[in-house]
Formats: sequence, C-alpha cells, structure tokens
Amino acid sequence: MKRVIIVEDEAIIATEIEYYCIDLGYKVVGKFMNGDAALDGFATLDPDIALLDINIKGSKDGIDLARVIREKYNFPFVFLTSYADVATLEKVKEVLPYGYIVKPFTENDIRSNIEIALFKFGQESMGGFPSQASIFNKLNIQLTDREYQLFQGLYEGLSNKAMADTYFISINTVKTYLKSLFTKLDVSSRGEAMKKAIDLMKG
Amino acid sequence: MKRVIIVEDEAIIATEIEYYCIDLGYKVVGKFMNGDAALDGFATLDPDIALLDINIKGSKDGIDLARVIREKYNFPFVFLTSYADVATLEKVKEVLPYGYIVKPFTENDIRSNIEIALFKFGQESMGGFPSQASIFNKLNIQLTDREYQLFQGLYEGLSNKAMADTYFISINTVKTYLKSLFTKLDVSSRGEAMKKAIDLMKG
DNA sequence: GCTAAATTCACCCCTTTGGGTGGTTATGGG
DNA sequence: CCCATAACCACCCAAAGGGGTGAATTTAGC
Repeated sequence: MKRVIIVEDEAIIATEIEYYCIDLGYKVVGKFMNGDAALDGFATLDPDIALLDINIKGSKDGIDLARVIREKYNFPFVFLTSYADVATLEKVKEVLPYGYIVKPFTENDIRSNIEIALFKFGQESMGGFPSQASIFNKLNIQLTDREYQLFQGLYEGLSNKAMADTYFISINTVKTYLKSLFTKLDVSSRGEAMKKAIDLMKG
Repeated sequence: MKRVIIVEDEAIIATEIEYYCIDLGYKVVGKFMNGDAALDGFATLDPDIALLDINIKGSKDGIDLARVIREKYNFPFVFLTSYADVATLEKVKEVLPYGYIVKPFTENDIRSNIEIALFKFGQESMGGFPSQASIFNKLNIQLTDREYQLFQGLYEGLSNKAMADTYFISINTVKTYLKSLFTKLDVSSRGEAMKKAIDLMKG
C-alpha cells in the first residue's frame, strides 16, 4: 500500500484529499498545514509520494518543499494549485513536479495524477537506493551514517579498496563498518547485502 | 523507447494501432497476424509490451499467447477485444491481463492502456532478472546457457560454493564460467556484475 | 564529569574470489 | 570426418574479503 503525505493549509481540502486517497486504496501517513512540519514528516514517515499545495503557509512554500524532496529524498511529488502567477509557474517548472492537481478537483483527478506520478517516478528512478529512514521502516534496522554510506558504495559494486579511496578512509575502517553492516543486515557476503538492497527496492 | 508488439489479424486495425503507437513515441518492433508467428517474435524481438487480439487466427489464440508470455517472458500484455462471450471472458481473467482495449478505440485508449499496463507491470515485477535475449539486445552480449544460469545465481547473492551445490557442478566449473561471464560483461568482481544486472533492469 | 555511541584505525588469520594455465568429452553443422 | 563451440574439471597463485580482537578519540546526552 503506497504511503501518501498531504501538505495543504485549507483543512476542508486536505480532508477531502485524504478521503479520496483512502477510498483509492492509499495510506495517508501524514497531513500537514505548514511547510516546516511537513519537512519533519518527510524525514520520519517514509512516504511514497507527497501532494504539495504550492502556496503553503510557513517559512517554506510548496516549491521550497519540492526542492528539499529532490535533494534529500527519493519519492515523487504532485502540486496542488488553484492559480499561479507567471513567476510562480516558472519556479514550479524548475523543480520538475510529477504532476499538477488543479482545484477544484475530482477523485479521478487525484487517482490519475497519483498513478501517473508513481509511474513516471518508477520509470525515472528505478534503482534509487533506499533511504536510511526507509531501511529503518522496512527492516527495523538503524544504520549509522558511515554504515549507510558504505552500503551505498557496496551497492555500486565498489571494492573495499575503491570505497576507502573514494571516501578518504582507511581500508580497515571500510572493513570495520562493513562488518557491522553485515551483522545488522544478517548477511555474510557483499553479494547477500546487495541482494538485500535490491529486495528492499521492490517494496 | 518502449518496444511494442502488435498481434492482430485485421490489417486495417493493426495498422491503425501501429500508427497511434508511433505517434505516442513507442517503437513497434513487430506486427503479427497469427499466433505462431507472434511466438517467434516474442522470442527474438525483446518487446516491452504486447497488444494481443483475443480472437487471433492460428493454432494459438490471444489467450494462449498470454499464457506463454506469463510462463516464459517478462513483459506485460493488453488484450484487444470487440466482444467476448462469457466463457472467453472467464479464460481472459485467468491469464491476468494488464488491461483491455475495446474496439473501436481512440488514440487515448491506446495511450492510457499502455501506460497503465507498463506501470502495473513495473510495480509487480520490479526486480525481474533480464532474459538472455534482453541481455543480447541491450548489451550485444551472447551468454551461453551456463553463463546465464550462473549470472542469475550470482544475482541472488549466492557464493561460488552455493552455486556449485545448487547446480550440481564442480566449483571449478563455476569459477570457469564466472570468468568467461566477467570477461563478456567487462567487469572484474561479482559486485560489478550484480550492478550490471541492476542497471540492465532499469532499461 | 561520566557514559554510551560513533568513528577512526591496526593487526591476526582463514576463506573466498578471480586471473591464469591446461586438458577431455560431447554436440552440431558443414 | 573436421571444426568450432560448449560443457566439464583440475591446479597455481595472488588478491580480496570477512570474522575476530583491540585501542584511541570525538560527540552528545544525562
């Protein structure tokens, strides 16, 4: 079941969207009325998609949120919009949204926009390495930053020596943290660890 | 660019579908008017999706083709149908198609059915190991049966010893064919080979 | 200040992997 | 029959990997 976050400051609209999402079989894991709270939600709730009101209240608007999503997270976003001036539209295009839902909307608008966004995102980013939060949510495993970094390097097919050179650390540090990573993942070879990452990406 | 195979015995309709597919940005790699020829096409043309007329001429109808696709290949199919009696509809449901295009159809019908089918298939089968034909088409590399089998085992995270035990061969045979596989893939570790498989699956 | 966790790194030892060399047998096509 | 290809297997040796032990330093929370 895909997890949806809704960022919309008009309570009636947010509730309507939530109602449609649930009716369509999605799981609404968070509803936020301002951008700062939404950012915390992105970090902790591991959504599969976010629906963002462009003109959201708070120090961060929908476009700011979209930028953060693109930099730090691995899920698509769709904008909710009722109107937009030319300058805003230009900014909107810069962050490359996966769709727009124009208010007032129907349930079918929600459905098709979410489906298409997930599809486009799937096409574009199949192979996106799971985030630390995602690994925690799916496996209940908390990786340290270094463990996570080496997990990524390993997934890229890098040898221990290549990782040491790439991250400017000793090969002994690489071995140390691969050891702890393997223990956490309950595997005993890099092949098994890579497979674990692949399986995580299947959902 | 996604590769489409059309299996339809009414020439005018087949040509119309081909026209729409090309207009929508897909590549039509094969058009077949009977089921036996279509089977050959599936084996050699590496399609991303097949559009199957239910009542196709030949010893194999659309439903038979769908069964073979499900058993032997790794791509979705959408049925083309103008009418269907209850018995046929039951059989159709058994093979779990990814959509239906009802005649007469519009270009939008073609577009949305192909998009949704590819999306559903991507969701369902992300992680499907590429076929030998697919590897040949994408990398121009012809793997022998044994090389391919070991590539799959490696992708599952198996050690050389585990592969030897699983396939009832000597570990020396495993090493021999991993060596030739690595040469063909131009990699020098199992990690790199696994990554190559992952990248192949991204398309 | 103390403690726990994270990070950094070393070293030991054994196993596994991968590049190389070589040989035999079976099969299919010309 | 001949040749090319595929499959089967062995052995050598060096490099890489992985499980273990240990120590020092840094950071954050109590």
